[in-house]
Amino acid sequence: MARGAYHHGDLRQAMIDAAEAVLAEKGVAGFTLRECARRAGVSPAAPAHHFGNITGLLTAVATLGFDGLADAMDHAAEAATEAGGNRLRAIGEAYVATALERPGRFRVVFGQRGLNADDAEFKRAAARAFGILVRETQSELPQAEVEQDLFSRLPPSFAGDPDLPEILFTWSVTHGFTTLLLDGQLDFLAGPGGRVALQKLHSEKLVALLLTALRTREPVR
Amino acid sequence: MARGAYHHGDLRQAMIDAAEAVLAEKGVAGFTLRECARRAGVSPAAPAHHFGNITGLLTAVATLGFDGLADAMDHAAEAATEAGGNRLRAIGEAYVATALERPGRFRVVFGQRGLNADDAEFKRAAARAFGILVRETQSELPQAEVEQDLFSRLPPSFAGDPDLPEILFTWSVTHGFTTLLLDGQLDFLAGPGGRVALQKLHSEKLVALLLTALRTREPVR
DNA sequence: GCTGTTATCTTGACGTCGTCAAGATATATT
DNA sequence: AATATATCTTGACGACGTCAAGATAACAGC
Repeated sequence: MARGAYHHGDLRQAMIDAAEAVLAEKGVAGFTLRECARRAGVSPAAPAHHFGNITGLLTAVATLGFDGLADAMDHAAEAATEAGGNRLRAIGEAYVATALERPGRFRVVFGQRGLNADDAEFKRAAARAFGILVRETQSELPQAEVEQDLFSRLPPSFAGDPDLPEILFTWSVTHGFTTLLLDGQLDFLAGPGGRVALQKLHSEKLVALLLTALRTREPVR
Repeated sequence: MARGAYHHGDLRQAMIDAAEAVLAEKGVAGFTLRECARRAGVSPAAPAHHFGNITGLLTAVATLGFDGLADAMDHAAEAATEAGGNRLRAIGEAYVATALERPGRFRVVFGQRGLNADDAEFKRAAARAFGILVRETQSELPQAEVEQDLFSRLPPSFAGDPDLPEILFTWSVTHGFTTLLLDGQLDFLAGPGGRVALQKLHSEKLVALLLTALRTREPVR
C-alpha cells in the first residue's frame, strides 16, 4: 500500500497537483489554499497535516520547481553534447522553456508568496539547480585549468570564488529574460504568439551575447 | 487649497505613502488594503473613491516605481557624462540601487500582485523607463550610424528592430541580477552586509561583461 | 450668503480567506 | 480484538476586499 493512502488516497500529491493547476490558471495572486482543497475534494483543514500551512504547500511546489529546472538543464546539456551543440546554450534554453511550460512552479519559486527557506528538501533542490549552472558556466570559461572540485564544495561559502562574476552573469541573463518574458513585461514587443518568438530571439541572439562575454574575459572600462 | 484636501487632507498621497511603508516592511505577500487605510486613519472603504480597488492602489505605486527608476537612470547617466564615466554602467548601477532603496516599489512593479496594465499613467511611466534603457544601450553599440529616431517611435511595435537583442540583453542582465539580489536568492553567497558586496560585484564585474558583449557583436556558435 | 450639488468618508454587512480546536473515522500496531 | 496513530471533518474565529446606503464636508450658482 502506498504511503499516505488513507482516506483520500494520496492527498499530498493531489494537493500539489491542484496547487500547480491553480497557479497556472490564476497566478500567484489568485492562489488560495481553500480552492486547492476543494479541487482535491477535501475540507479546507485537511492539508494542514501534510504541509502545516499554505507556506508549506508552496514550498513543496517550489521544490518541484527547482528540481524541474535541474532535470531540464541536465537533460538538455547531455543532449547538446550528443548532438554536438553548446551545453550552456542548451541549459539556457531549457531554463526558459521549463518556466514557460510550468509557469505556476516558476512563479512560486521566484515569487513573493512566502516560502520556507529552511526546508531541507527545498534547499537541496535549490543547490542542485544552482550547481548545474555553476558547472556549465565554468566549463565555458577560457581558462582550462579551472579547479574541478569547485562544484563539490557547494553550497557553503561560494563568496570569493574567482568565477563568481561569470556565474552570476549567466544566471542574471537567463533568469532576467525568463522573468521579464513570463511576467508579460515583454508582451508589448510582440504580437500574437509573441512569447515563442522572443524565446527564439533568446536562444539565437541573447545566448550568443552571453557566450561572447564569457569567452572574452577582458576587463572593460 | 490643495486638490483632494477634503476630510482627510490628501488621502490619495497618504494611502500611497502607507502602501510603500507596508510593502517595505512586510513585502508584497503581507500587503493589505485595510492596513494601509488604518495607517492613513480612514475606514477600509475610503480608498475606493481614489483608487477603485486594491489593484488601483498598487498600480499607482508601480507607476511611482517606474518613474523612480527612470529618474534615477536619467540622473545617473548625466552625472556619468559629467564625470567622464560610462553611461550604461551608470544606469545599471542606478537600476540596482533604486530597487534596493525602495524594495516595496520594485516588488510591486515586477511582482505578482495584479496591476492595471491599461492605466494610462502606468503605461507612460513604463515606456519612459524602457526608453532610457533603449537609448543608452544603443549608444553603446559599435555601429555609429544607428538611426537616432528609434527612441521616438516608442512604444508601438518595437519588434523587428535590429538592436532589440542587445536591448533585451542589457535589460535581462540588469533586471535579472536585481531580482535575484532583492529576492534573497543570492543571500547564501554572502555574509553580513552581503547585498552591498554583491552590488559592488555587479558594477565592477557584471557591467564589464555586459559591455564586452555589446561592443564585440560577433555571432558566437 | 444661502442652497443645491458634488465629492469624500463612515457604517454595516457579505462572502471568502487561513487557521485552529475538537471530534469523527479509517488505517496501523500489538 | 483492542489500542494507538494517522487522517479528515466540523464549526468557529478574526481578518480580508468590496459593496450599498447614509452621513458629512467642500464646492458652485445665484
